[in-house]
Amino acid sequence: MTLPRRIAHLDMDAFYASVELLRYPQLRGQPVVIGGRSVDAPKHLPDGSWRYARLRDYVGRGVITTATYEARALGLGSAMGIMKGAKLAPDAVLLPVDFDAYRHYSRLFKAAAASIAPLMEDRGIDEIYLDLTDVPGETRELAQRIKDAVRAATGLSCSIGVTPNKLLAKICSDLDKPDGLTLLGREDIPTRIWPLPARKINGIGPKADEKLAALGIKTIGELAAADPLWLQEQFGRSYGSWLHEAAHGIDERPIVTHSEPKSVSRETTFEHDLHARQDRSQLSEIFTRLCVRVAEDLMRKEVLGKTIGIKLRYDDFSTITRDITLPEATADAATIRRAAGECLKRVPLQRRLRLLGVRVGHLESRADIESASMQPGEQGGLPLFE
DNA sequence: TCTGGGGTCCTAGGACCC
DNA sequence: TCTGGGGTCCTAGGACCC
Repeated sequence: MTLPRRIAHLDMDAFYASVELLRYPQLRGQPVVIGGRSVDAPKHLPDGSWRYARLRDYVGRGVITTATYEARALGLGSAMGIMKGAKLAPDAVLLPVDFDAYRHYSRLFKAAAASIAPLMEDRGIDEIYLDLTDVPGETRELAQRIKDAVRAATGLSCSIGVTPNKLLAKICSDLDKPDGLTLLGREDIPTRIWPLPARKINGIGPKADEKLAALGIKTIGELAAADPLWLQEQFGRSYGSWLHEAAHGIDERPIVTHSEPKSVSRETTFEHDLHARQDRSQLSEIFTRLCVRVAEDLMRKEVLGKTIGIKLRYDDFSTITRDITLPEATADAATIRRAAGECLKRVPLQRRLRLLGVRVGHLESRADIESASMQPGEQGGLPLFE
């Protein structure tokens, strides 16, 4: 009999907004949202006061990426259109997105956590899993030490859940936000997990949740009580059996400490819908720019890809993709542009477009390709003899 | 004038090969 | 005179996540 694992999920609290509040501490306690495009940064006026962009000033298609807890209390939340948010809270402060700053703080908090629990899985800019199983120390003290280390390194708070697996840890880190610390064992599942909405399970999204609701299942407990074979009939074998296991808190996935990128993409939503014929030159320029940016990303990541794809979103929000696989992997902007252009020929262009995207997949690392194409004995890099 | 941008994984059909 | 049976690759779409 092996001891249960101790898996932590650490989630930074209102991450982008909290980083901005480090810069503009005078905004603490106010409803603030981050998002939009071409939003003015706060201006320090000669009289010493500050001028901020407000939601009501915004014009365009931007969405809120993060809202402070004060803004959430007014109904604002991430992924909400800013124009819609402005109707709820016209006076809320709107700050522009600064990814470089968030990446900086992301590195800081991850390094702080990893200094205590080196078995870490990256889950994006503001989340990680940690395997605490073999880290010495009592669980609550350990989790508190990690929280303290994150705060010391960044000035930011986070919420942590520690449980026997990733699925439960992810649910638990959300139970006591912000600045939460939640421990939970298998024996707590009926009392603390089953009353929660099914949607709290990572992997049950809007569609599955809606279907479950239509089937009379709203909570994780109701899902746990459902007949697993019936779930498989409703949702398919794979997803159905996963739903059953998830509802019972079963999840054996390991912490994955390293992963290779699978695809790189760039896309843009236009300020106004564009038409393939009337706005041809503008579209062509945007298209080329996207290819160049993807190529730059590939170079920076030192990878090449052989599947080139495009993505179009029409004015009715319907989305289509086309892709083509080349005989050789590439990171060359012109090659990508040509292949993407071929894809574009296979797409209907009657409707107006609101989004255009370019993607490169089936990535291989440049080092692998170079060593594979080298002759035996060759060293790679600079030639040994000129 | 609702609805961003960057990802992963899964499914499913058809081509093609042995 | 129907239509085996894998296996893999390619393509398209969709759900989901941060």
